[in-house]
Amino acid sequence: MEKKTPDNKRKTVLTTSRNSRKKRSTSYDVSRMAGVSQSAVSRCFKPGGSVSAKTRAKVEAAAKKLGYQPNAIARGLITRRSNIVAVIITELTNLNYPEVLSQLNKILGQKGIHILLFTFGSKENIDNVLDQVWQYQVDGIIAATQFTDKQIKACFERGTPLVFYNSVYADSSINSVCCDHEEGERQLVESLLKDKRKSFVVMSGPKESAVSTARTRGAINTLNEGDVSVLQLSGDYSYQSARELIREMFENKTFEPDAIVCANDTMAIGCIDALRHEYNMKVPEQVAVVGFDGVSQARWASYEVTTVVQPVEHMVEAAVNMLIERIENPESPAEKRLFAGKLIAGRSALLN
Amino acid sequence: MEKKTPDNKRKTVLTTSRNSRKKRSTSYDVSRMAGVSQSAVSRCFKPGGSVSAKTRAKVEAAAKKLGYQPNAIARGLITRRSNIVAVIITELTNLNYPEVLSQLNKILGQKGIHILLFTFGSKENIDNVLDQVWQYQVDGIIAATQFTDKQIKACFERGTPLVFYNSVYADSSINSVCCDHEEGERQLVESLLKDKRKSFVVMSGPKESAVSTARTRGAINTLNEGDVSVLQLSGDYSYQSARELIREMFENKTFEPDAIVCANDTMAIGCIDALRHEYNMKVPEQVAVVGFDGVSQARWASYEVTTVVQPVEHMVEAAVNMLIERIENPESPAEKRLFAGKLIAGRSALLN
DNA sequence: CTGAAAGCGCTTACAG
DNA sequence: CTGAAAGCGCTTACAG
Repeated sequence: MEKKTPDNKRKTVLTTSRNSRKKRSTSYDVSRMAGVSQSAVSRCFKPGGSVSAKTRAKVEAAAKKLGYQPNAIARGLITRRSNIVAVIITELTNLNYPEVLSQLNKILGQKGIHILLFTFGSKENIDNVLDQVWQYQVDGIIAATQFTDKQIKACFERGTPLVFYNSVYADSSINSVCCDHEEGERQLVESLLKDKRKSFVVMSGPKESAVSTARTRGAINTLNEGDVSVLQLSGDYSYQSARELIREMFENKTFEPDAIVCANDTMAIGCIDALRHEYNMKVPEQVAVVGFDGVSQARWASYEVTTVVQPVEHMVEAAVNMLIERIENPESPAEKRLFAGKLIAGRSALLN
Repeated sequence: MEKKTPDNKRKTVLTTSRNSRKKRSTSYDVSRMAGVSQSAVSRCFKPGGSVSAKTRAKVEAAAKKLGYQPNAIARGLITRRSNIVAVIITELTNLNYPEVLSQLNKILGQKGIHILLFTFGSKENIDNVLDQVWQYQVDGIIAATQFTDKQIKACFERGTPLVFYNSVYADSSINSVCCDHEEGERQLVESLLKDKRKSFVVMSGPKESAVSTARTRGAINTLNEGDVSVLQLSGDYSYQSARELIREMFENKTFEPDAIVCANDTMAIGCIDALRHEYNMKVPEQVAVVGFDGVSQARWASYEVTTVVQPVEHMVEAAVNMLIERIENPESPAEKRLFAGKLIAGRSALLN
C-alpha cells in the first residue's frame, strides 16, 4: 500500500506480480543520489571508462548504498554481447559429461561468460533448442552433440560462432575440438593383439554417435590387420546394454571371445560385471576387456579398466578459446583440433 | 564491402566485430515487409495477442522469409521476466547431480524456462555467483548448495524467489525441497541393528554439507538407542576419502567394525573396494556396508549397495513447481517439502 | 572528464 | 483489431 501506483488500472496478474516485485535500482537512481549524470554512472561500470576519481567515488558510494548492479540484459541489448554461451549437450547420464560440463563452467566463468544449458534425450528436437538459442541472442554455441547440415547452416547464417566438442564433420569450415578416438582405439587393440588375443568382440555405442563410430572404426581397421576373428555388437553406451549383449552372446553360444573392445568405460564395466558375476569368467585371464574415456569409475578397484583417457581439461579449454576467438573476431578461419588420448593400462586387460 | 557503413569512424575492435556479425532481423523489418505496424508483429508473437487472421498470415509469411525470432533479451527488459532461472550447484562430480541437473533441464524446459548454470568447487565464492545472478535478472534461483543468512537475505531484498534443493534452514520463510535424510538413515541403521551388527563405523561427508550432517545425525541417534559401539569418521563424499579412512582405521587397529554406514553411495563403494581388495574381507558377511542416494553405480553387480534412493524426479518437479509458483505469485507463503527416500536392499548388507 | 541525447528491440496501455 | 508512442535500462558517439 505504501507503493505509489499512479496508474490504478494496473490490475492484471502480470502487473500485480510486477508491482509486488521489489524494483531494482537503476543507473538513474544511482546518478540522482550521486549528483552526476547517468552516463557517468554507466562509465564507472565499464572497464576502462574515463571517469575522474572524484566522480567514481561518489558513484561507488551511491551504488553501494542502493545495492546497484548493472542490468546485463539491458547492456546486452545495446552491445549485442550477452556474455552468454549456449552449451548443448546430449546424454547427461553419460559419465563423461559431468566432468566436461564442470570444466566448461570453470573456464567460461573465468572469462566472465555464462552458460545457458540445453540438455536433451534422444527424443527431443535440436531445432527447438536452436530456436531458443536464437531468441536468447547467445554469443556462441558449444555443441557436444550431432547437428544436421541444415542446423549448422542456420548458425552460419545468423553469424553465431559454433564449436563442436567431440563431434567432427568433414566440412572444413566447421570448428571442432575432438579426441582422437580412432587412434586411441587402435592403440588399445594393438596392445590386445600383442597379448595374443584371437577372438574379439567389438561393442559399439549408439548408431547415431559419431564418436562411437570412430572408435569402432579404429578397432575394426586394426583388427583387420591381424589374423583374428571378430564379432561386432551394437549397444547404447549403457551398462545395461553391455550386460545384455554379453548375455545374448553366451546364450546363443555362437562366439567365445577372449577380448572385448567397448565403445566406452561404462560398457566395459558392464561387460566385466556380466562376465564375472553371471558367467563366472576371469577377467582378464580368460577375457580381456577395454573401454574408452577414462572416467573416474573406471579406476575403481573392482574394475581398473584398461582405457584411453580423454584430456578433458585441455579439450574444454581449447573449445572455449576457439569459441571466444571467433566471437571476438568472426573472420578467424575455421579450425579442427584433435587431441591424443592417453592409454592407461588397468587390470581388465593384460598389457605389457 | 557491400555493407552500408554510413559512419566511417567505426573502427574499434568491438565495432568491427559488430559490423561483421550478420544483423538479425527485427520486428520492424518484419512489419515493413508485411505492411503492418510493428505493434502488430509484436502481438503475433504474443500468445493470446489479438490479431486478425489476415494480419497474422502476412506477418507469419514475412517472419518466415526473414528468419525472424523475437529477441528474448529485449522482451525480458520490458516484461521483467527473463524466463531464465539460475541453477547454483556444488560438486558436479557428486554422482547424484547429473541426474538432478538433467531432470531440472527437462522439467524447466517443458515450462519454457531456461537454465543459467553456475557450478563451483568449494573454493569459489557464492557472493560472486550471486552478483552474476543479479546482473542477469533471473526470474528465480534453485540452489543445491549452502547459503549464508546474508546471502539469503540478499535474495529476499531483491525479490528473487529462491528454492533450496536438499538444503534445509530452520527459518520458516525459506523454501526448500529435501529428501528425508535423517529418517532414511534411521531405517538403514535399524535394519543393521536387527541384523545384530555390533560395531559401527559412521562415515560422514564434508563438514559443511548439511545433507551429510543430517544423515550422520540420523545414524548416530539411532545407534545410541542400541547397545553397540560406534566410531565416527569424517570424509568428503569421495571414493578416495572412503578408501583412505578404511586404511587408516585398519592400520591403527583401534576398531574392528562389522557395519559401515556411509554418507553416500560413492563412499560406500570406496569402502567395499577397500575391504575386499586391500583387506581381503567379505562384504557383507564380515562387514556390512550401506550408502545413500541410489545412484546408478550403486546397482552395479560388483557392489549392489544397500542404500536409500532419493526420489529425484519428484523432488525436482516439486522444486520447479514451487519456484514457478513464487515467480508468478510472490506472495505465496514459504514452504518446505520433505520427501521420503526408499530403502533398497542390495547385497552389501544382509537385510531381511 | 562530463552530460544530453539517440537508440538497442521489444511490450503495452491508449485511442481509434 | 490496429497503429503511434512511450519506455524498459543500458551504451556510446558527440560536443563541450
